[in-house]
Amino acid sequence: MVTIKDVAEYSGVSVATVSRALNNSGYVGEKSRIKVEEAVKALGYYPNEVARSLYQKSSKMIGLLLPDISNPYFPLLAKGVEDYAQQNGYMVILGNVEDNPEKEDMYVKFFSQYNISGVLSASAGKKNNTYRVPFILLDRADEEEDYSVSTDDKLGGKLAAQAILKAGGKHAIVMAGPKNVSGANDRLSGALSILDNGGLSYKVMETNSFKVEKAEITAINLFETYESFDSVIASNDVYALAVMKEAIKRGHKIPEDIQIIGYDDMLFSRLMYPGLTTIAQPAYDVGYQGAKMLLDLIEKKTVKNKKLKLKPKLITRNSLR
Amino acid sequence: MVTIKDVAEYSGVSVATVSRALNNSGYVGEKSRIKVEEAVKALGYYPNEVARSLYQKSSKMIGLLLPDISNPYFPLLAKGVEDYAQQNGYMVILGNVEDNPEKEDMYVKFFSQYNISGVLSASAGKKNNTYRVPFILLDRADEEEDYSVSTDDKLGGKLAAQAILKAGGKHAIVMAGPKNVSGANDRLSGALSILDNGGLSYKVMETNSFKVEKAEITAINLFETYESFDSVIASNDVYALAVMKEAIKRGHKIPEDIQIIGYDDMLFSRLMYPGLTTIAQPAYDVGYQGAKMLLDLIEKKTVKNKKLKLKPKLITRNSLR
DNA sequence: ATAAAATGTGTAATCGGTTACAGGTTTTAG
DNA sequence: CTAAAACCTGTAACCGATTACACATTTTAT
Repeated sequence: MVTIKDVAEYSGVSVATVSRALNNSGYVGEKSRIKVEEAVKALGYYPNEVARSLYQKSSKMIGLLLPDISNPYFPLLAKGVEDYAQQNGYMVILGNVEDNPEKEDMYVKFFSQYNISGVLSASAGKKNNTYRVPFILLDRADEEEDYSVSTDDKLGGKLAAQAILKAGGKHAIVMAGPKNVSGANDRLSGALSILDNGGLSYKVMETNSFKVEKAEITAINLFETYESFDSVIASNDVYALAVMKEAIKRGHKIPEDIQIIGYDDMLFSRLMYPGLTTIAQPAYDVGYQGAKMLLDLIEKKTVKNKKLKLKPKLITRNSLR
Repeated sequence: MVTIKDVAEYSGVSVATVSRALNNSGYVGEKSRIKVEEAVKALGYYPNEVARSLYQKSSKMIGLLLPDISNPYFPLLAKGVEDYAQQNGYMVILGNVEDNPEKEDMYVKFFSQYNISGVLSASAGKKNNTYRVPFILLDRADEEEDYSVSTDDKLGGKLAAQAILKAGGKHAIVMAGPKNVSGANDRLSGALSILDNGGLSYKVMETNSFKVEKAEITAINLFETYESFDSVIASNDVYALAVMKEAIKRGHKIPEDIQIIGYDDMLFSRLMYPGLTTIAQPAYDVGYQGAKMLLDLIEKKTVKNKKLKLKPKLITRNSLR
């Protein structure tokens, strides 16, 4: 491993001068600068970030806490984070916390042990404050003082309900989604605010998870506990898909007998038949903008808008009449 | 931040003794050990890994290079990696390299700057040797001397072909997958080895990507360039899905008119209708076993079996006759 | 011409750990 | 009883960077 000391020796100056030359800090004479540049090139030197980090008490690493990577929404978000981070010389450390507060605590501790300089959290757990570092919530905007990037879920809920209404639904089932996820509540209240004035009857179905493993059971439950309905507003696309499958299996036609709208716009939503009409969440943008806000906080230490809300969008395909 | 020095002062011993007590290295008297433990508890001390890493020239971090997180196969693999790493006190750093050698080089350099102690790579790029650290290939086993964990793709190809044969296909289209991905070649040769003795005619369709963006165009291409076929062996489930959609759109019935078999077993493959018959890749296990092999290499510096091949499995659903 | 300001550079302290080494004490063995 | 072995502990060097500070030299201003 070639160190700054090697560069100093090769170029005949002190390590301090090398450091200054490399970081454009302090005064460095023209001759020295050139000798250092030559030495760097000749030796193939690049600085050890661990040493730098030890002194600076920060690093070019950010943490990303996700509730469940296998939920297809999150990889997209992660990609947004990764892209922005990578473009700006940061690395991202992945933490899959699975709604497990212990895992989350463990990661936050890990992060502090490695001088991670900021964290992005899409997990639903209580915000862990023990490690004081820029912290941004993704897809969640619980408290006043928090920085966050999220989707305007209330609007998303409205959009879904309006689409159902416009397509002439009579009896709708609205899946509530997990109550501990604020976005799910917003969607529900958004949807209900439209439905209440829409002249159709509806029932709210409680579901306590976004987990993909539960999708099929939930779909079966739906058909077994409710009888006559012609429209369903699903918690997300995975659940919508499960409902569609169960519906077709039971001999209902989509969208003629039952129309379904999803939420998320996963890649497979457009690849299935019939194509799923859904509310597109800007997953990639949430990640990208979140990373941007975080790096702004870390580097410039100031951000104009603490709470960024991105707009969801209705994607019309063929699962509505 | 509480440092080892604080612990030393609080407990009235030297930092060397504290370090020895914490790491169970060298001799430490019973009284000292107890005093140190008390101090650690009282002060809430935990060691700074950056400092440790600087001296040790290694860290408890591993890098994971992925070609495309938005391809649903990889999050599952990543989850396997993350689970094993996390259970063993390691963190994983994510690198989405997108078949871009420059990005890959950048990450490898990043990794070395942070004393990452090993890397797992599922990227198709040439193996980057510049940073000498345990390196494991996932889903790829190019050269003799490499460590790797992969799926027995040849077997997977055979399984797919056998299933098609058994279901009575007459004219099959086999998607080749990208030629630079060794697994894709293995699948193809496996499938062809069965098909060649199966008494059915087939054509190989060249496709140059696994990227999800290309799926729909590829499906359309398929129907426009080939005329009479009744079976397709798709590159993966995403492509299978795109083909199914296009088939249904064009009025073909599945599996009656056209039967399709996929590869991967993504979560949505079982949620669609008709359920997609496919070859399940042990994505999670590849990640999990890869992480295990890597940590074994890092810690014990020895691994019995350099090349681990996991078995794919036929998942029978309803897209074959 | 001279004081002040700006520039250039090296030495050494620092970040928070680990560990070689030296010196002292206790235990064990013969 | 005494030498050797085992045990305990602290001082200081080290890992590879950054930067405060001191000192010298050059430039600028008056």
